[in-house]
Amino acid sequence: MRASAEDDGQDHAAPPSGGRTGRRGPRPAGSVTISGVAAAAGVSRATVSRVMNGSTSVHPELAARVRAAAERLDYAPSVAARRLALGRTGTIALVVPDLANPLFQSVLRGLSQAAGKAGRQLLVAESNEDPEEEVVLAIEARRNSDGLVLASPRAPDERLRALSDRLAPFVLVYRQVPGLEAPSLSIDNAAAIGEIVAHLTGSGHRRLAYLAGPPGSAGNAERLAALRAAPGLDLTVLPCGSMFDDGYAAAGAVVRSGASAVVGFNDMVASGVLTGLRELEVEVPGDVSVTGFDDIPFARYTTPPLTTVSIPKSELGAQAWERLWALMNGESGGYNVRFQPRLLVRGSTGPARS
Amino acid sequence: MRASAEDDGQDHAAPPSGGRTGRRGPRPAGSVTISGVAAAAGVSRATVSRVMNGSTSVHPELAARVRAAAERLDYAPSVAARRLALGRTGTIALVVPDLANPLFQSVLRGLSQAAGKAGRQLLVAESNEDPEEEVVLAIEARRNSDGLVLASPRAPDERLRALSDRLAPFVLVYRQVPGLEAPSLSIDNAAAIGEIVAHLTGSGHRRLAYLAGPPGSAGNAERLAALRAAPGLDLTVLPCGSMFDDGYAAAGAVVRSGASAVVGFNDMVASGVLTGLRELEVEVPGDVSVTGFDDIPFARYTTPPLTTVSIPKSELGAQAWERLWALMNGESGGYNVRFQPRLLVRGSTGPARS
DNA sequence: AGGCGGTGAGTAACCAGTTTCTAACACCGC
DNA sequence: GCGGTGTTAGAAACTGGTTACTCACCGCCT
Repeated sequence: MRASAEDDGQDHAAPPSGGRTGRRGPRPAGSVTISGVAAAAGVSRATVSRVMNGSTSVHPELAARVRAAAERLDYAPSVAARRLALGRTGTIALVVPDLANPLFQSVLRGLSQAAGKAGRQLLVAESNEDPEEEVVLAIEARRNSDGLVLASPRAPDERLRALSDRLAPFVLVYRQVPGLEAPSLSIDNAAAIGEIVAHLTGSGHRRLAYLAGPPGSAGNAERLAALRAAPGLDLTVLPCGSMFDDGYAAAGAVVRSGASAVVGFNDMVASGVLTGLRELEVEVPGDVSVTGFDDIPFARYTTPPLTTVSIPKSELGAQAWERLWALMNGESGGYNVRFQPRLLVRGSTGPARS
Repeated sequence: MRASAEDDGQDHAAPPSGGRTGRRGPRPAGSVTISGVAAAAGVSRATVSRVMNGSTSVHPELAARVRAAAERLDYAPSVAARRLALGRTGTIALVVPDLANPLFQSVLRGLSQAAGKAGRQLLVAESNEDPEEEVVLAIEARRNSDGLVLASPRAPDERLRALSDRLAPFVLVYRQVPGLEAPSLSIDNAAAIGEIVAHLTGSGHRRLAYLAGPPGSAGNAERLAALRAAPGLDLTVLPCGSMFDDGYAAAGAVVRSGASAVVGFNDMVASGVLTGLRELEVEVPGDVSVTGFDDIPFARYTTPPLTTVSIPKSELGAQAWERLWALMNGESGGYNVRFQPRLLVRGSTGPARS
């Protein structure tokens, strides 16, 4: 599959060669410490520290001398030492179930931008959809940072409540847990489904098929509940998943269900089913209408372009930062915010046949 | 756009309320330190440290007592203190130009998986395509980690060479810099273009249009050079970009160029142009053939499915970890590896008309 | 002239671990 | 009974910063 041309150095199991820069303790090479600068400038370590942190109570001339010395020696303060002394890391953490999911990618982006702008580093961890792992990772990530943004659609409410003080300050996204004091940013799934259903029934659709998301997903549960609650619908629920291939594989089941409209758990399964249906020579939206969820960038480039609900994904990341920042400053950070999705009618839905 | 229902607590500019847990220095709440455990177990800090790190030279019974005390007090060693004492962070960093790009997302994923498996944290930074920013971020990220994976398609060779010792150990991805001792993982763009051209000319295409990627991108330059080097081609280069919309917008220019086949810089512009062409009622592949690059997950779900070259994207992340790990252990890490892409012929290419 | 307030810089005590060095003790052979 | 050896565990010295406290010095006011 891949030919590695010039590659060579492969796994010298253990290279006990003596060339390891003198194995004596933790030495980040010959980097200068604050003491070095202090000595070079002929002042105390305290003064160097003050200068480096822009304290005003240092004589300008002395400050200049210190800065010159620091410059000359190419001094950069040890991050580790600062962390220890200050008790903060300058880092925030994001834990998500799956980095392949465009939803979480958007949050990652929004957060990365916002945190970057504020000069904070971002730690990212991925749990592979394992709720237990998620919680463990969250704790671990939190210990390496000053605050946490947690997307954990699967972990039980109870568990999150129990761990909440170990995780604080933190913000929950795509999820809301009753009785948790952490702010949460979530999507109003019921409202979104309401809009989709209104749109479809308005075009005469009664028999709907729902391509269900992963079992255990909080978002899926809410969407399903909202569909079930909608009156006058003949609903078939088809187990599906969250990826392209899941949707693609469900095309046959959709046809067999006899539904005139398909509500996809998300845009990916909707795109998948679009392709699957075309291969079965089912016309969209002529024979069957299809809707998605999320409005991923790709949704407008499917054939036909996907009718879906748009959620402010990267806004979520930016907002998460906002809240977290407030929390880290001892402010309130607000409580629960539900974002209202917006229906985007594109080419994949049309009037019901007959 | 979004109505925040239950939100309230908004920007109390400064909350000098007295409830801040006693403002006296860096206090991570009332967490126990190693001294607390030592006292509780009636041993010295050194012994607790030894037990926590699994040193064998502690009497089993004593070790058990220490562990019990640690357990009871819910002790977790301070990450910051360990970092300082050990001189390593347990973290690796990834710097990419753009987290919205599927290519970098895949690397992120592969790296995240591999690093996670090895119990390492992952720091992520994004430069927004600004080469100078990229370099600064890389240095900053590196100072907070033990090693770096750098995707920097734009930064000048010279600059990277100059900074190389400040960044080491590090691995370069999607990029190769002559005279740099860091291992690099890159794509054999020339070979990939070769396969695409062979496929297209084999179907009778002579007049090609290339949808060029962002100017300054190393990958784009290589692909363009390879196209120019191919004999017997009538090539039109159309400035385009790297996103869906760029491709979509280029559809008109493609038609005007009179080309019978379009080579897209990547799958996104190819998908975009696919949609654009359909709207102009140009048949693909009947009138025009289209090829992409990268094989993003979406490529098989376009209409028609996109002919493209597949590159082992997440393999790149995993490999990057492998190399970096070797480097961090003082081993060689290998030199340059060029991955050979594989042509995937799908529905978007066909015989040239006439 | 003496007392006083304010300022700038140094001393030393932190932060919370790890690790070297050393002392105490048990066990062994002579 | 004594010296040699090996194992444990503690004391103390690190890691590299920050900062509370202290003190010397200066000008000002009475």
